[in-house]
Amino acid sequence: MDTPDTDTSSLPEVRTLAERVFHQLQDAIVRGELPPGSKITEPGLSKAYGISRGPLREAMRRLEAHRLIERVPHVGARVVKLSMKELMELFDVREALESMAARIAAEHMTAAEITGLREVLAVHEQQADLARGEAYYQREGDLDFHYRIVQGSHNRMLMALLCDDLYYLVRMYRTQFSASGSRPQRAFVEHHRIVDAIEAGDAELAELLMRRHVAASRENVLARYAASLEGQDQPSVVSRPTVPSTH
Amino acid sequence: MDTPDTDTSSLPEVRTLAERVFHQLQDAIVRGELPPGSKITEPGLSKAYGISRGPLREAMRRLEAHRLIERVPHVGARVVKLSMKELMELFDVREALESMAARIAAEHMTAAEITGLREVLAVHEQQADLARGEAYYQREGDLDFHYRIVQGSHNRMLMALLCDDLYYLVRMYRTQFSASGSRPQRAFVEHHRIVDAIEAGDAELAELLMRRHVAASRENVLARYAASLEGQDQPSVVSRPTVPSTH
DNA sequence: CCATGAGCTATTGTCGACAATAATGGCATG
DNA sequence: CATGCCATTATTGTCGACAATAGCTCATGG
Repeated sequence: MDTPDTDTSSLPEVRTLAERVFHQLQDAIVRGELPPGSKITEPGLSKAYGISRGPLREAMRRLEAHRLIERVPHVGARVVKLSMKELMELFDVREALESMAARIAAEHMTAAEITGLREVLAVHEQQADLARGEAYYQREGDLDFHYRIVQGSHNRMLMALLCDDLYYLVRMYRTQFSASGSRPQRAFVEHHRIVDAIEAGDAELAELLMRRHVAASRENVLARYAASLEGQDQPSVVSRPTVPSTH
Repeated sequence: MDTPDTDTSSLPEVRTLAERVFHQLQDAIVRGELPPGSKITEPGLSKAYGISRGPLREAMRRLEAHRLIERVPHVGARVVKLSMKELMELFDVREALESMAARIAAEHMTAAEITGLREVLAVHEQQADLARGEAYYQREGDLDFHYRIVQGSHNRMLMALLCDDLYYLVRMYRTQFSASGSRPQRAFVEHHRIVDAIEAGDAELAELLMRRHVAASRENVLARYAASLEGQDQPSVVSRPTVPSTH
């Protein structure tokens, strides 16, 4: 427990310096410590993390592959700054992939996995009752819900795309836009309906419901963004919302 | 024209050694020069390509991110060997993403892009008449068709996922399994129907048709694989097919 | 006063060498 | 003869230094 803030001991694959600094940087970016659009310099990070530039460059390559930073040869790298257009693109991809994941999950998910999914929803709902203003656990619970459905598909390629690549972008967006989106009750119901369909083995329904669920979240974010543009002329960042997020 | 076999001058982003060797290795893997499952050693490739291990490692990192090689820390890397299960997973992901791309393309594609798409189909069909046994141009044409629809979606994230990541896996599979899949006439018709729907701006229809198109290709590959398993007990690689592929 | 060019500086790209880890083969022992 | 241990060896991980490129500063001329 030496560095509780950047603890990566619980994570797998920390057998090398490059892996460790990759996870540290990933976490720093997602949490907003490294602000979006900020320039990243190799000597700077090299000294900050106490490692050489070799492993650091490999970590940066991985961050680039995960679309968390953008690099230009001979110029440098900077943390990505999601525009609303790119965020909508991300929602489109999620809608396509997660609905497919729900369909396959309805066909292949085991009874134990479904039970675990129900438990996640129960904890999720309980915490929503307890702390309506606290968004943190809800967000994690939401991620956990979508996470488990993807894993329930038992499709390694889907899992890699959604869980390893896109979800860090989702989390980054939630930090960047202060977790705009606020329809917890609706989302709760939708989550339950999706699990119902999966438990019944109704693949088509599960797919349809997940598609609508993601699409509704997308429209919700877009509507709030448009409203914030009208209310105040501050297009870049949405003001802090009033209700926690549940996608 | 010094090295016609590994010419990368036509490609973009060859401003650095790591970029160049990345494209060279990517091409070598897709074309089957580096056999699937073969071990890759850094000193070996370093000498073979006449560069140091630094840029080579960065190239290998990118190959790993594109899922063309698999690395184990302190052990080494080897070229991925697609199993039929993983190939089916790849088809699932393509079905989800490409149907979404077709839907968006029907909404956002320009008239010029649609015209270009028709021309691709015309060339494609003509070459199918001329050389029914020659698979090469058809394959490229098929890739081109799907490529252009994805680009027509104007969704940068979809383009990055499909065109930069997954299509190299698709091409690798075609080399690995000797381009099994043989329903050119059917695929031609389906291609035309998809373009019709896009031209009419019917997003839902375009999505549905593309979804069926990819799914049909998937089932076709699977059926041929099952047949090859029955005919001869040689599960790993399918024997050379008789008809060129068109997905 | 502004534009343009040369020189400088900081950052990135590349390289070779050293350290650490894991696979391999031989050897001793039960 | 099989099996477990140990040393060797090859490969990977890491580091510091050098070369090359891009952006910036400042002087100079119109």
